[in-house]
Amino acid sequence: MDSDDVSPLGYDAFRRTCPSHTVLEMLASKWVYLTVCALRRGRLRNGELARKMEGITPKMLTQTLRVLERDGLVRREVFPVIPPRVEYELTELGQNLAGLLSQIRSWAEEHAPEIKEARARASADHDEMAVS
Amino acid sequence: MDSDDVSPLGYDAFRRTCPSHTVLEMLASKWVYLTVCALRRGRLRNGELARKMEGITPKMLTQTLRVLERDGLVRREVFPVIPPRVEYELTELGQNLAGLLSQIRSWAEEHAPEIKEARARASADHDEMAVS
DNA sequence: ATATATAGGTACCCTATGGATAGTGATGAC
DNA sequence: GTCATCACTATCCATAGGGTACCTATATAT
Repeated sequence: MDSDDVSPLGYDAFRRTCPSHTVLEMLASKWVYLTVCALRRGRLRNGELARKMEGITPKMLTQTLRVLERDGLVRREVFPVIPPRVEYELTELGQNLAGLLSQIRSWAEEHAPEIKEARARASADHDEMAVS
Repeated sequence: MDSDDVSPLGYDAFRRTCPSHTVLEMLASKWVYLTVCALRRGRLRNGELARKMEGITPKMLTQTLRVLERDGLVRREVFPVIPPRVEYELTELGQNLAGLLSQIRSWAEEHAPEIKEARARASADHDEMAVS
C-alpha cells in the first residue's frame, strides 16, 4: 500500500542519477542519524552535541553539521561573543525527518539483542566450518 | 512520547559500546537500505537484485547480502543446480525493518526537490563568498 | 607574567571502505 | 567453437572516514 514502485512524482531511489538517490546516500551515515536524533528535543551547542555523541571527533561533528545545514535540515546560529557560541537546531524539514530516524534508532535499540544473537550464531557457524 | 532518552532495556545508540550502536552502523549504508526495500515484496535472485539496484557492483551486492544474512535480516537459499540458482528473502525481522526503511526511502523521494534546492542555494552562497 | 581552560573550529595524515575491472566453473544456445 | 548465463571471487585503486594536533581570543588561576 505504498512506495514499492516509483513515487508519484517520478522519483526513484533505485536509479543512480535520481536526486532521491543522493538524499539516501546523505542519510546513510550513523552520525547523521545520531545528530538529527540529538537535536530532536531542541537546539544544542557544538560542545553539547560532542558530549552527547560518544566517540565523535570534532572533525566528524563539524562535517556532519555542515552537510545537514547545506541540505536544509539544520539551522546554524552564531553569536558573535567571546568565547564563541554557536547553536544548532532542526529546521521544519529536519523535524520531519527526525521522527523517522528516531524510529530507526528505537528499532535498533529494541532489536539489538536479537541481532547480537544472530551474529553470534553466524560466527559459531563460521568456526564450525574452520574445524571440519 | 518515545525514545529521546535511553530505551527501557538500557540500550542507548549514543553510546559507542552499546550493541544498538553497531546495529545503527550496519544500517547506515545506502545499499542496505535499497536491498531491504527491494526484497520487501518477496524473494529475489542475485541477478534480479543486481538489475534492480542501478550501479551496484557484484562485490557490493554480495557483501551487503552477507551482512544482512549474518544479522538475521535476510535468508539465503541455494539450489544445487547448474547454472547456480540462489534466492534471497527477508526474515520476519527483516520484514519488520523493511517497513521503516521504506518510509525513509519515500521520505527521500518526496523531499528530494526541496533538498536539491537547498543544495543549490548553499553552493550559490558559496560562490558569492568566492566573488566578494 | 605565564599557564590553563573554554569554545568552535581547521589542517594534516593515515587507514579502511567503497567501487571498478577482470576472472572462475559448468552448462546451453547459436 | 565461442558466446552468454549465473553467482560469485580476487585484485587493484581512489576516496572517505577517522585520529591527532593546532588555531583564535578571552577569562581565570597561579
